[in-house]
Amino acid sequence: MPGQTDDLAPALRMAVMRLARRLRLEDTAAGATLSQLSALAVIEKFGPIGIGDLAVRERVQPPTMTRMVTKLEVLGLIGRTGDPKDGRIVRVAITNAGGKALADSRRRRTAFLAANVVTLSDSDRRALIRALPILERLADA
Amino acid sequence: MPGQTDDLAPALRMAVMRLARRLRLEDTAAGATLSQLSALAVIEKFGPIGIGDLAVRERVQPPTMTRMVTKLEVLGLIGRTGDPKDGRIVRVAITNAGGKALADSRRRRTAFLAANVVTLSDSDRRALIRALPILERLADA
DNA sequence: TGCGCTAATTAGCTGCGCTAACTAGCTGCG
DNA sequence: CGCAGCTAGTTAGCGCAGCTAATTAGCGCA
Repeated sequence: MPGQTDDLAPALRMAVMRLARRLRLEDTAAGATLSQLSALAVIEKFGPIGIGDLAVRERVQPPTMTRMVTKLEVLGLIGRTGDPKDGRIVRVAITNAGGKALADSRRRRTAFLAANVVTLSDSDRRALIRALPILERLADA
Repeated sequence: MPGQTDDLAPALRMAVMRLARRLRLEDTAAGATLSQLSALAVIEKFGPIGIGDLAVRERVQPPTMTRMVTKLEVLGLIGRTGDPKDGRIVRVAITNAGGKALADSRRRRTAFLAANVVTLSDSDRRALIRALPILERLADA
C-alpha cells in the first residue's frame, strides 16, 4: 500500500507532536521541567560532562544548555566543577538530590503514559515495543 | 518479558520527546511555526471553527489559541468571521494562501522524516504504521 | 431589567529554542 | 617568547508557546 507509506511521515509527525505536547502537560508538579530532567538524565548517565558535549547530546545550542545547567544547579540537582587540565571546560555532575529527583520524577511522569499503556491490548503493546527503537533511531538521525 | 513492558512508558516518553524536539528543529524555513501549522491544519479540516473548539482540539487553553489565531491572521493564512447568530463567537477559516502554505509546509516539513523513513526496512515501516494509531490514541487519551 | 453564564481577549509570567557578541583560556607558530 | 587564532562557556536579547487571572462583550432567562 503505497498510500499508507506516503502518508506515514506527516501522520507520524502529527502524532508525535501531539503526544509530546500531552506529555508536557502531564509534567506539572515536578520542581524541574521535562527538558531539564532530560538533561539531568544525560548528566546522570554520562558522568561529569562538559556543557558543549551536553548540548550536543541534547541537540541544543550551548547558550540554551548553560541556562538549563544554571537552573539545575540552583535547584541543587547538579554541581559544576572545573577541569583541572583545561580551565575553559566546566563539568557538571549529578548530586544525590539530583539522582533522587530524577528517580522520583521518572516514576511520577511516567504515570500518565503507564496508566494508558496498561489499557492497551498485548498486541498494541508489542507494536509499541517494536516501534520504539525505530522512533529513537529517527530522533537521532 | 515483563521488563520490556514495564520500561515501555518511560522509554516511549523519552523517544517521543526527543523526536518532537528534532522535528521542531527541522521546521525553521517556514513562515509559520509547527504549532501554528498544526492549528492551521485543524482549521482547514474543520472549516469555520470557533476559538474555543479549536483550543480543545489542539489541547491548548483559549488564550494560547487566540494568540496563534492572531498570528495566522496577520500572515494572511486565515480569516476571522463573526457568527451571525451569536456575537460572542469568532469563527476562523483558512484562506487560499493558507491552504497553499499548508500544502507547501507539509511537503517541506515532512521531508526530514520522509528522508529517514525511506531508509527504513519494510519491516520497520510496517511497525511504524502499526504503532501510529496507538500513538494517536495515547495522545487523545 | 438585570443576573449569571459563555466566548474571546488582554495582561503578565515562565520555559526554552535561537543568534550575536563577549570573556577566558589554550595552542601553536613565527 | 609572544601574539594570533581557536575553543568553551557565558551574557544579552529576541521570539514562540504554554499557563493563569482578570476583563470585555454578548446571550438568555427569570
